[in-house]
Amino acid sequence: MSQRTLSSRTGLPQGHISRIESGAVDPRLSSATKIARTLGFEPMLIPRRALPVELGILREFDSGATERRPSAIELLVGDGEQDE
Amino acid sequence: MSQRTLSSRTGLPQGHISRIESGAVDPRLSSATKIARTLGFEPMLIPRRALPVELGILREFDSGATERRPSAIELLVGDGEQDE
DNA sequence: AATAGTCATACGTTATTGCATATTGTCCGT
DNA sequence: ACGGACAATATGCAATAACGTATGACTATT
Repeated sequence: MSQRTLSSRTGLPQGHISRIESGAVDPRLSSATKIARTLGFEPMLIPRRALPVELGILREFDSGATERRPSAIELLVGDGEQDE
Repeated sequence: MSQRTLSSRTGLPQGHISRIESGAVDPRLSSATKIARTLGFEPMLIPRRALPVELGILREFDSGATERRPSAIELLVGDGEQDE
């Protein structure tokens, strides 16, 4: 996605997005959140204890990014084949 | 945890933490991250598609906070407790 | 009452933010 | 291949807000 369309969808000026992407600034939490949500991500705080399970889930999700959505059980058990 | 101990552990001044807690400021991403990590949370960007599964996981984790750590499969299949 | 511990606020500094503009990059037609 | 037009990204500068330091208010404990 171009910086300009990202700009119009977030409301943040394009120049600012440029500086954020290049790492030239430490953006405010609200700016980072707007960008993340626009790009299809939800910022969350994960309890450290939940991190191992968490990483497993996410790994499954981006490996099968373009495929059909796997069921919850598939995500952890893995090898099973089932559709919806 | 007191604002002072949180201050010494994050490196952020206590007064600033006060302002953040009261919502008087929109903190920078680095400040928010420091505080989250110090409190035992890891900030993550969750793909929107993964959100339903995600919320299920987290619900299990804070309901069973003081108990033993449940296995990954228990988290989803568990005691048959899953709806929305 | 004095002390120690807590959180809140005022003020100066420094950084992000917003706006305008410049620079770079890409795709065409000639 | 060259130049023009248009899209995309980067930069300069002023304004605004977060940040850092110091200090004050409030409560509880001795």
